[in-house]
Amino acid sequence: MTDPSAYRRRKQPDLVRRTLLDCAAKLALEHGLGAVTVQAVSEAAGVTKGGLFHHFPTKQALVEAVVTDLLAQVEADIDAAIARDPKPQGAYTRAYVASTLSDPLLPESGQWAALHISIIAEPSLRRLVAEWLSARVERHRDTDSGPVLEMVRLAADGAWLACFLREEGGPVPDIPALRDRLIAMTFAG
Amino acid sequence: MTDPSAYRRRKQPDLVRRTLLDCAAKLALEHGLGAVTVQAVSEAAGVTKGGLFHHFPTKQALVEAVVTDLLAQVEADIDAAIARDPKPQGAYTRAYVASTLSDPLLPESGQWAALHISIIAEPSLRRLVAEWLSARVERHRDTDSGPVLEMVRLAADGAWLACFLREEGGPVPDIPALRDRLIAMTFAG
DNA sequence: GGTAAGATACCTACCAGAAGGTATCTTTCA
DNA sequence: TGAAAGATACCTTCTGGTAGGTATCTTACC
Repeated sequence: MTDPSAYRRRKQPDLVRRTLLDCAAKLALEHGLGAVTVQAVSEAAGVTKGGLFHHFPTKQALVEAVVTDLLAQVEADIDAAIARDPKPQGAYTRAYVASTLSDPLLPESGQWAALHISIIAEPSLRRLVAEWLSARVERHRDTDSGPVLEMVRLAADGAWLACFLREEGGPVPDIPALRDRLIAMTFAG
Repeated sequence: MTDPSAYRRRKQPDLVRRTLLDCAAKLALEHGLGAVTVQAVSEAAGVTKGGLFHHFPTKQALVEAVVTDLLAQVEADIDAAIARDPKPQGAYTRAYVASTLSDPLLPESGQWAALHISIIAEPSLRRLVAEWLSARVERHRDTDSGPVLEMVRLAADGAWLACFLREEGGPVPDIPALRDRLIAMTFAG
């Protein structure tokens, strides 16, 4: 948008870049991926289209950056949880469940879920997530394979999905209870 | 799509309408919801934009018709399964699991899943699905409530989601085995 | 049964706006 | 001073949508 005084404000490229990513995510989250246009994102970030294109060569690059950024956050979250876990066996699965069904995620968890859904709805982005996921599973194959652990992670996905769908009316499943039960199962297997 | 001879071909409104719905679904399924433009849909259906707008007053109407059509198919599938089930207790849950994880759905189940995902990714369409789902749950509350049955349906959702994400590389979970286990659980509860 | 009248189905041609993207200009920072 | 940060203006393409045409189908009446 036209802001003649924008020249004069302090240049904070990193912050602008972050803001662009956040705004893109927020738009996708609140109004669907279709609402993520170059115009809307740059406008929401208080920058012009030209500014956006300085940071991201193309729109695809922007949205891929959003995805990889999101995955990196989740990855860090999971790794931290694994590091805190004294028992290596099933640690990844526990971390995965906790991350997927975590409290900070949950209050507006539908929100984050919506973003994830938007992402995997797009074939091009789906690959990114699928590859990340399979890489993670492969990496923790020694400690986190077997039918029980796999089923636990699977149920976590389902719960996450359900909880997001139920967001507009309908009974929300008892996530904390389910989470505890799932984590308990990782010790039995 | 300029086809001067198109005037002369037989008029088959119902078939054209169906074709439009199918093509829209196929486009969403293969290239994401973003690929569903009135141009692309009408072209794929061998009709002009004007022809499409004769059947559907707006694009939104078209895509909502796709959704309700899809839900109607699933509903018929589930109802048929319930009718075949001798035991009323948990019949809906069994039908739901079977439908979600059914073989005819499974070979390219990623396909159908992708369509569902595309649908619930769009906030406006999500409501349709959520309402349908909660109406169904409410309708079978007498025979299909309780934590076990709910968890079973939840796990089915998760399996469906997982199996769809794993489609491009990565180990596909053993769906038939899981399905049998889930259905067995509906009798225990 | 034939035919005129009207509805239905579908096409052609267009539009206003928004999409992503580029080229080029200032301004700020190191 | 030179490179990075960001603004402005513009282009092309495609978007959903409309107006008005022309066929085909259906019904009513004789």
